[in-house]
Amino acid sequence: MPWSVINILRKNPDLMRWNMLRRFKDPRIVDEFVRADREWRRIQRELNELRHKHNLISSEIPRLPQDLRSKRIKEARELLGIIKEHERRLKEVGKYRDRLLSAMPSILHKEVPVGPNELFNRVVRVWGRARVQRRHLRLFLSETLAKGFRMDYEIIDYEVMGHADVLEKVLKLGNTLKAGKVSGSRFYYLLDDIVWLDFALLMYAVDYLTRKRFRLVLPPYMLKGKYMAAVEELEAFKDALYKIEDEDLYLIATAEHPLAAFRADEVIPEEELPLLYVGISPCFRKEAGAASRDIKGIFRVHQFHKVEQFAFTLPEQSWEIFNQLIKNAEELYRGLGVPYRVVNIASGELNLRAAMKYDLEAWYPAQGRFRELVSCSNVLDWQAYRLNIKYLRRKGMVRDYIHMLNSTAIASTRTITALLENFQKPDGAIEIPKILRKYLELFKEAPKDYILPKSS
RNA sequence: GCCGGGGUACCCGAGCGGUCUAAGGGGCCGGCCUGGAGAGCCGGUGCCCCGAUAAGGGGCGCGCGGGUUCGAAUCCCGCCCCCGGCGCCA
Repeated sequence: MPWSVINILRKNPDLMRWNMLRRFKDPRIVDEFVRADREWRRIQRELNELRHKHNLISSEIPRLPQDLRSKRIKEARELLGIIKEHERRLKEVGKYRDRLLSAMPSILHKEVPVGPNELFNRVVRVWGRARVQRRHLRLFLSETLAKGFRMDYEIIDYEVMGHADVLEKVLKLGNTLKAGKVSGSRFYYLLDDIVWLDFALLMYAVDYLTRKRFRLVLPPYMLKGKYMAAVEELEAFKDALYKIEDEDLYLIATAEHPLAAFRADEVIPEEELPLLYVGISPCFRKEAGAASRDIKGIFRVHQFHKVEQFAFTLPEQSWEIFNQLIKNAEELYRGLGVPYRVVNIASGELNLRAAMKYDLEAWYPAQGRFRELVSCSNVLDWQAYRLNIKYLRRKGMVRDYIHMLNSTAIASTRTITALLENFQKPDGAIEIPKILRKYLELFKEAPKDYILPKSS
């Protein structure tokens, strides 16, 4: 079976047109594709017929007596000219067809809220007790109660400092100025206790997921262009990815990239599915589209560490695994005690790959906002088609594209910013979540209960 | 990075310009046989196009991409990867 999206485009283009409209994308690309695909198949058919003729003549030649050969060779040579021309056109039309095809999105899940922007995101659930500054109370309620969820909160009467100021001015354990000088904006030096905290968070996530039978993977941090193009959307290349100069290599923006490519060109027997992986890697992002947003601190940076969940599943399993991945992420933040809500991302905000995406957003007491810590997506067979990954159903020897899913477990710097605001004491000290204790106790110099303000 | 050897289908493995329609073996799927299984026998086992999601037909596929030729797994060029040696390096 071809890719499910090709099937739909050929047999039920109206479904894809409707899907485009729901995603606030131009549906005319569907008609454009249908036309190109028809043309491509017509040329393909003619080419096959010509090649068939040519094959017949070629195979006849060695059995012919010398004197008759030159006539047939001449015929074959003439046919070759026509074949070359058809091949050229097939390639040309095929390229156009493929370009249109690669811009086709996954079919949205029926529960995705339809809307052009994040205002249409739907809250799925809330957890924890948020610390809300009095001046943020209305904002907080509009983001919870007004969206149908009663989230526990307490009013606090002292000023909570923003994560960037706590890090650099109170704890004095981060230096983005110096990093800016030597590397540019959105880079950072982290020091001492914050580095231990970074390690501990990663260990915590890896420990939790490997206990759940996810296989631990340390993947390559660079991928060839061909594989990047298979796992990521085109726009991501210019907006998000760093490229190695003079080489066909891209720095990964998440472990999802190499994890997806891990099983490229394989046929995986159904009894091995689902395959669950937990990858740990640095992530490199240009953040070219972000302009001057979140320019302070380590919230949005060019480089950070992340533990990532990744799954290959049978098509009928993928939604069950989707729920499992987001639940795992939630467990991790419940363990830390970070209050959050889970939101179902609106259709207009979704990338092409995802059929549905849930974000986990933590409450930030200083900013008075919920902010994304985790993103969990089911991309169905979108990546599998490009990476050529299939499952094999023994019964009937059926091969078809596998489903692939990804979800953050913990992104270190982002999570640290959430801890800096949520566990900040009036004096600026940061209380370390109890659950991280065992990952800090391994190290004599690591902090155990609090990270304290530096006086000097 | 340099020199040498290599990459054939799910696995092993032959072929090194024209009956290659890629031999042969193993695995897997289906059928026959059986009370059931095994053994045995027969067929199938990648991608694309036509066709009705059929029967059937055709094209492509020997690491990837080009080229030479009427004809390429086989000859030539570029790239990727693996093995051995040298260099460099944590």
